[in-house]
Amino acid sequence: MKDLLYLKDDQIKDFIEQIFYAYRETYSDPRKILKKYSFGTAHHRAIHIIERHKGITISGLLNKLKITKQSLNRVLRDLIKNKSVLIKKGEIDSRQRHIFLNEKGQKLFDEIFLEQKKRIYNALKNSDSDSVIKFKNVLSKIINE
Amino acid sequence: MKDLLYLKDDQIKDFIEQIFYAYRETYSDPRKILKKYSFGTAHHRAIHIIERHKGITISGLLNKLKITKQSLNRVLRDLIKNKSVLIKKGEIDSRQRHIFLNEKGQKLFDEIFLEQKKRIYNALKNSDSDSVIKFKNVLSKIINE
DNA sequence: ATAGATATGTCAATATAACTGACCTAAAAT
DNA sequence: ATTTTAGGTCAGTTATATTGACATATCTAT
Repeated sequence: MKDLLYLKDDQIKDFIEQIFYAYRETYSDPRKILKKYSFGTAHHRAIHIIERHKGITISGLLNKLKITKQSLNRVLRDLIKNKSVLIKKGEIDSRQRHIFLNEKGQKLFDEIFLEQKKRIYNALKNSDSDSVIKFKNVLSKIINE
Repeated sequence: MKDLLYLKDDQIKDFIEQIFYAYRETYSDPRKILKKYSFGTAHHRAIHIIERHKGITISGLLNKLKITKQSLNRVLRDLIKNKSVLIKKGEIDSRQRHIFLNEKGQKLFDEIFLEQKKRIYNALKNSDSDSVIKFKNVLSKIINE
């Protein structure tokens, strides 16, 4: 096994610390907006995934969020009550529920994203495309394992 | 402003989602170990930062964790009671407290890190050094903004 | 047709980790 | 001598997650 600098423990420890900061900062930026609607980060994460995976089922969303259905239930109840989220029965399998943002939810997402985007945009705009591609690749490898 | 593919909204949304997964997975790996000692992720984050910044002060730690001192207090109390963490009065400024891991704390950190390391190590070992450097650079830019 | 598996919903209690606000001491800085 | 800084602590609350139990509707397989 190679003894490369970038595989040294200290480097890995730095990454673990940096990943924490990156997550925290990225998700704390839009908190003020969420608060206006009495939502928290749990709602934000759900909205984000629903926007990126339109029509996702309950179990699909649970698999991505990795929380219990009881936890998700609270979040979805709030979002439905607020009329940001719409649930449709599955046509093929009517046990399933497909989750969508409706107009209000999409507007909320857009508002959140506009705020959250800045940090990532600013980081990427000063990086060359190769850096962005490689950032994405390493990130993917961390997730997939 | 350039209209580059990697600056498109969908790409940025993907990154926001990926950063969430990367953080969650990285910090959930060592949960079983933490549980053995009745600690949670809050303790883990504190231990990690103390190990990387030996002798950090209370306010230094607060600035990194970005939590209130009341929250930190609970965590530190647990770690001190467990004899994983040692507090020393500042020699220059005796109002300050310098925080260290003692032997037990270092062993605990090592055990946690051994588990947590795997994911990052596996991601990096199949990446070339250029990818790792660029990953680090983009991550830094996201944090510093 | 019926039995079992699957997808979802919900009640209740508890745990974890954060928050706000108020107030305190000791020591440094002015 | 006064103000500011670093830190400690009490009390109450909020946000988000957990475990466990149980219910219903629908699909799948025999």
